[in-house]
Amino acid sequence: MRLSRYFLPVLKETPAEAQIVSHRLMLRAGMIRQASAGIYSWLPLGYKVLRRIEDIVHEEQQRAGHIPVLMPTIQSADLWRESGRYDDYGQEMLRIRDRHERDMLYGPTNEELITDIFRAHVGSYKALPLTLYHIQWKFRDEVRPRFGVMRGREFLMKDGYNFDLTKEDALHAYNRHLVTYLRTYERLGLQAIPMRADSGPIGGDDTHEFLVLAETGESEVFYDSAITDLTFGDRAIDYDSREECRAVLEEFTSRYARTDETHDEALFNAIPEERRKSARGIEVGQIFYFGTKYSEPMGAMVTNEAGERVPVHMGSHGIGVSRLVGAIIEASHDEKGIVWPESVAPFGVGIVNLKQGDAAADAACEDAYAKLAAAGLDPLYDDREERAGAKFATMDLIGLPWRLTIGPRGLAAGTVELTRRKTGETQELSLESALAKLTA
RNA sequence: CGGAGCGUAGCGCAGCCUGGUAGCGCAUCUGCUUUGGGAGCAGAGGGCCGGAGGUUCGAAUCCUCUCGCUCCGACCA
Repeated sequence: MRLSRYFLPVLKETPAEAQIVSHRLMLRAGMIRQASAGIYSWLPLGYKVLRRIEDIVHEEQQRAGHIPVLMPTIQSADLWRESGRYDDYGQEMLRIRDRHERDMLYGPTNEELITDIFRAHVGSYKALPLTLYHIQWKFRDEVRPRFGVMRGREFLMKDGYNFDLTKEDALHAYNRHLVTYLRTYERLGLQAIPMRADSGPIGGDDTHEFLVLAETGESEVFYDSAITDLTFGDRAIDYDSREECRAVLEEFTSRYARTDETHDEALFNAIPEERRKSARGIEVGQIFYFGTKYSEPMGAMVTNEAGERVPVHMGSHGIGVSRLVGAIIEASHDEKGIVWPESVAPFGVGIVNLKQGDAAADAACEDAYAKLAAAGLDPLYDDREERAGAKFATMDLIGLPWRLTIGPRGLAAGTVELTRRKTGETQELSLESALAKLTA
């Protein structure tokens, strides 16, 4: 993409309403624009990052055999009356009436809809296990939206639902989801710690929240510092293996890690003092096992091997996709701007032409641009008639992993500069070596 | 939902108290000079001062109502 033809409305000054760093940087980098309280338009740069996160979430879900679907945002109140949640959910649910005076709602979550789909089409235990998920916009009418996309009213969420014959099967699905989430967050460049949590209006016995440690987090968390040494890494795992999935769950949840909702002072104090940590965290996902809470009232039954009709065991699992954009920035930025992990960066490399209009610089930039694009690196070429300082400031702000700086002075000496955003480390080398390094 | 604020140009703000027909910086456009970390000079465009009523000869300014947004708290997958 040529910056001169892109739409990147960066701001020099910080809008007054933005309190936390991710919100400020998203506004300044031209990623979002507030439409109303807690509701945002995603501008090109923000949208690209959002889509890249979505892609990773999809890949990790499908790797585990989970099947993508897409359910609507607007739902009928009737299904929610069946589950009993229409009255329970309270004012956080946006209620709508259509022209025929039917009660509708903008979905805050999808247990009812997915259960309806399941019961309409599945009647035999032979179709199990089944996990369906989607990535769709949700609306929760928060009393007080704040912090930009971190706590919006409208937000993009991946929500998945597993259907299993027995509790044991459903618990395996729970463990399997925990593994997919660990992998997903690590690919996003985040350390997200699973913590025992409260189930809230979803209900159920077993639930873990995933929290990213950040000063601006909304939750207070308490944990054994040994847990931050754990990484899932690139290990191979058989998602169908109950033993392997349970081992991962045990590895990642055996040490103390809880939010203030479930914090237990006595257990916490049993940890050696030097490992006792309290911090703030951003909740980026949660997994639940809730058994037959929805399948029983809504009649999601299958016939088992013995010919009996039994309610299926279910769980649900969510990742706050739009919130993750903010969470990643909270976890990865500096005083100059955003520092994107390579996996979600909106462009792979930025090309800065120090002297637009200089024949040698223009030619070298065009050459680099064409080659990097051909190599699939999705370069952003700053070909604007701007001074070097302005171009550097823009690149630093939007946080691309690499910056290729090309100018007449360097070209005369046969070099260009390659700078790593994360460290600021710059090396001077020939254009050919720089391209080779980037495309390696 | 309790408390506190704020709505004036794309962004950041002044003007309001003490009414007289709107201003500054950044951004934008034009020209010239500049050109390796957010350039300088000169000029230009852009506003029904959130909305509706009211008071007044006259309202951004005073009064009433209303809408929107933000912050603190409570609440909250």
